[in-house]
Amino acid sequence: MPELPEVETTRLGLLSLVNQTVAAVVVRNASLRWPIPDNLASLLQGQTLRALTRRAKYILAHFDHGVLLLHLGMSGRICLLAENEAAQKHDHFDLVFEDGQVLRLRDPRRFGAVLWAGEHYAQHKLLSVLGPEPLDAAFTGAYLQQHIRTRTAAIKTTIMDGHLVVGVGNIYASESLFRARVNPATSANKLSLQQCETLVAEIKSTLSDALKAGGSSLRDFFGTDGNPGYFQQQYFVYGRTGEPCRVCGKPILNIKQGQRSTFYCGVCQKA
DNA sequence: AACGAGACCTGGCAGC
DNA sequence: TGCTGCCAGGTCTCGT
Repeated sequence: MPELPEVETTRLGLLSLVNQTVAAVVVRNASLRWPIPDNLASLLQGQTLRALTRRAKYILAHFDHGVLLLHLGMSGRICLLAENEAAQKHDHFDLVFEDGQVLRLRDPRRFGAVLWAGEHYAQHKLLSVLGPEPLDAAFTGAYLQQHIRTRTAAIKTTIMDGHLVVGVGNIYASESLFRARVNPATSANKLSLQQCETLVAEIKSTLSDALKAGGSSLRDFFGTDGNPGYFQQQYFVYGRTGEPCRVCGKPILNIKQGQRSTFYCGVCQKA
């Protein structure tokens, strides 16, 4: 769900809300990663949604007088309902619009967030520290090498650091490193410029392939539930422990890095 | 400055 | 059937 492509898919699925005006705000459980602000209803009522953008894994809802940040955490989903329906157990937050549409946040683990960032949202402490978007032209091999020069940690955990580059989650870190034939345990500062260029290219291609796949699962996404995701079928290594490498046939390995699972091929990813 | 561990939560599943 | 332990797509915060 909330990998970068899913967040972008979610954003695209919400575009019918643009130019709609907030009629009501419903907070059933304010205890997300940070509390949903008490005064959100009074802030948002009567404001019109002017645009929906994305930065890293945040969805930015631009209203007349500022920006609402939405984050899905590990388990969050946003459903767009044609009209108000009975809330289920983990439906914590609704934005009800005057035309009857309802944006509903469902998040069992409550690692997500709903925050008011105001008009100067770019200075918000969660946004101001973020690295470049992975698909931006600013994210190059030279940029990567320059910024990992002093990093001795493993390249896998390093590319998941949002201060360096955003949007590379646990799945795409493993997948991109496989495609680039870089071993996830290699110290970041040991990568050559050539390797940095290859890795950046593979991060970009992995994410854009997944974005295309996310787009194609748009319909499922707002369906009942259990959307298996389409890009999953293209995984080279993620979740494939013990299964044969799609390139060399040797079993995929699974190690822990920074308390997260990493999947890789010990033959294809020697460097 | 950078690293690693801990923290925040619930649900699903394997194994006993 | 029920219990226990482990795992899960994120990322901030803190101690070293």
